[in-house]
Amino acid sequence: MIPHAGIIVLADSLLFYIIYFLSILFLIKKNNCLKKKISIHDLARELKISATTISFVLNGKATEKRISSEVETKILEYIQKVGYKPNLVAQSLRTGKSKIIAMLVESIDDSFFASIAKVIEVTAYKLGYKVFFASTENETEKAKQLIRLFRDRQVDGFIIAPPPGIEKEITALLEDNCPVILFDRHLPTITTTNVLIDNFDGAFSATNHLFENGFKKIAFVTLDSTQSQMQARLDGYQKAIKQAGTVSKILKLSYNLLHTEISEKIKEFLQKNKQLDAVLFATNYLALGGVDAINQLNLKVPENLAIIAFDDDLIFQLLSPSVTAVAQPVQEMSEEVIKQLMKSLAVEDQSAQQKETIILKTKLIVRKSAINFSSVKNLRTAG
Amino acid sequence: MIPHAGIIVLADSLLFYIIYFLSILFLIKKNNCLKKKISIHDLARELKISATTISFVLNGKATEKRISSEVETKILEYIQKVGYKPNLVAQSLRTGKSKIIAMLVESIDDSFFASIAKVIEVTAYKLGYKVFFASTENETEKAKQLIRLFRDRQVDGFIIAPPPGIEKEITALLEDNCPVILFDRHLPTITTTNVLIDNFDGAFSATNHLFENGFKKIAFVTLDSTQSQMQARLDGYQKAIKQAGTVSKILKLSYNLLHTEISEKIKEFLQKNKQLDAVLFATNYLALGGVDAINQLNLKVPENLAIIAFDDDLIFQLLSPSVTAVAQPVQEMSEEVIKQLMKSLAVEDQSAQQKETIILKTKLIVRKSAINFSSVKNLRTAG
DNA sequence: ATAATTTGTGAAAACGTTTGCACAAATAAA
DNA sequence: TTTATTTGTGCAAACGTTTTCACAAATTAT
Repeated sequence: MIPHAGIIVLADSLLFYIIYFLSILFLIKKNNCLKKKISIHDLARELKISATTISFVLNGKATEKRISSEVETKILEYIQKVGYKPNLVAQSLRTGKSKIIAMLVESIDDSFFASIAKVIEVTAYKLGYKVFFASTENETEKAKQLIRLFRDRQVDGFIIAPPPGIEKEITALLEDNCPVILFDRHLPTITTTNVLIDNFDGAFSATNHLFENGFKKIAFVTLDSTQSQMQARLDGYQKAIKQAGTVSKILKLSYNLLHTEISEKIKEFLQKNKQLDAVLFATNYLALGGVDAINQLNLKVPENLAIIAFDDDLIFQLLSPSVTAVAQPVQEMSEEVIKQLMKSLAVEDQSAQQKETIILKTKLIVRKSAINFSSVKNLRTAG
Repeated sequence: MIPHAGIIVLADSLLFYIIYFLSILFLIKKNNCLKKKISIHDLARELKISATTISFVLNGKATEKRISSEVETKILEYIQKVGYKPNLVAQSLRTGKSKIIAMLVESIDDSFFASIAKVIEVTAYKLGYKVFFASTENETEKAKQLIRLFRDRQVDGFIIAPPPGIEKEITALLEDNCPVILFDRHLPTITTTNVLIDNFDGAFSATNHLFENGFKKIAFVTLDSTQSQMQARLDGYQKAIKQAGTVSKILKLSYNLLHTEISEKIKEFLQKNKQLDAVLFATNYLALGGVDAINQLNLKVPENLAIIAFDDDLIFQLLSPSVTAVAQPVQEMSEEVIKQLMKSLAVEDQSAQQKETIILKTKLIVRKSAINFSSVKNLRTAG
């Protein structure tokens, strides 16, 4: 009896181990987000039709490949029934296309970029694309890494608001025949499709608006940046100043300041320059820093100081007084970007495609912060 | 001479066509974002070492698989030299893992979600993951579609701020052994890891803060929503009201209103209820609508009406007067979410892993909009 | 000396598609 | 009737990995 029992125990525990081992294997296999999904070969087996034919039908090549309509409908109905969806990763591997586009912006936090991103996302989705977003923080190194990363992920194309110094990487992308659309900023040495706004005119008009409303001593608060869009805004301001025959006053802040640092610098600037009666801010967050500074100095807007911001934001409407802003045509811009990208994606050879530069006009949203008070006077110099 | 020339011409044009055809083929092959990258087999050929061995070394299994250290260093050096990077798509196909995690939030525009997203993105990146973001707009149908979409993309896990009615899809994910971390909201019927804040306590404390500052008639403006976090905020408010022995006044707004519609409704509400001397807003954008309404009614904050917002935002600091807000611990929350997700990803069997519910405390950021003025009086009832 | 084990490596299958090519059957042309 | 063409379909290779299994050589045990 005893050896007998021993054998049974052995057999038992062996069975146990086998089951245990198999279940481990099973779990490992299942440890992704898919239940065992049907493949095109499963369909082939069920329908007794080759995977090739099914693939043709799925890719709309039924007529081109002269698949009979009976077979076609049979396939389509079955697919409908079982809810088959092709494995995108396998598709990607085979075709080299990922149906993913990468979008690099300065910061996805920023309302301007967030709005653009949203429009692009929904449009791209309708066209069968997903969009990967990432923030460069305007740092060259980070942008390089991101381009590298997305390339490894086999994205089909790029939408980039380029930080400075990224020319080489973008040229490399174009040479590898990878579509790139630049927007918001211009890189003079790169020839690819560009979607821009007329920054010069935006700043020029805004400055003139201040003159027309009786303000005389207009400062410009901007970033210490050589980027084209910042340069153009500065040029627009200076053109207007020159035309009015008055004198410019410019504060350049370095790039990566925190909100509190920005407002601190602007506060100092305003205290040192009490002759000013208006300020044009080169970006929305500089304007927000300015508002903070103005509040701290207990200045009245626009009686003591008028302000205009570049890039509109919901907050400008809510502040009291509300803030006049140079609005970028977000919707139009987004549509243009995606349109251009799709055009590039459809084309075999990027170098053969002709590159466009699209320049859109800004719109001045007039609010109280820069409005015409008949009795404009600068109470600060008086005080 | 003439037939001779003809043959030459024929040969010429034939060659031309062959070259043309080949170049077309070449371009089609190149029409993704990769120049012809080296594969593991290319390495194998160059090094005269099998792809298997190289793969082992690459995946850190050198010792486990007892690869000799000479071979290992030889491989590593060569890889370094030529800058080889494995094809992630192929890896994904073979392993079923994508190193992508999906994050579904209400709206990526919203500053609360945007901040969380940012922290999660950088943390995930350090851990070798990319994050796909998408906005549900709190619509069940859209969320379902997105889950479906991401599943097709073989994401490894989900981070979701769940809209109502999404229980079934989430259960399905969990059953398929796909890690899901819920945050911001709670779904009572789902047992998975949850990262939440103490909404009840946040609203309770905020309301009490108003009482302590001498305000007596406190209203609550919220969404007409059954979602747990909204319910908890309401409960917190009512508990405080009850405890103070006063009476509650609640405005419930429907979900998808525009900013202007929100402020319009609040304006009506305030006009109908002139006895109120304070309002607690259940979300940041409701508070912004409220600020707009208050501006339009020319009310003084906090003299006529004190306000507190749920969810802090830079704008609350900039508005004048600045707005007191219940701040969510964004950093802490994000870290907890990603920590929990990584824990889940590391585990074979999701159903075996024990699920935690983490509840974090809010912090009341006291600003001017709800501050204690000794001479508090409600000028509106007087007027 | 033979057998068993360890050590280090490679061959080949698999993941799920797409696509070049082959090919049989049906039709048209000779 | 034979040959060429069209029509409809399927085989098998390829995309670039990972991983199971096999196996030869070196070492150790018998």
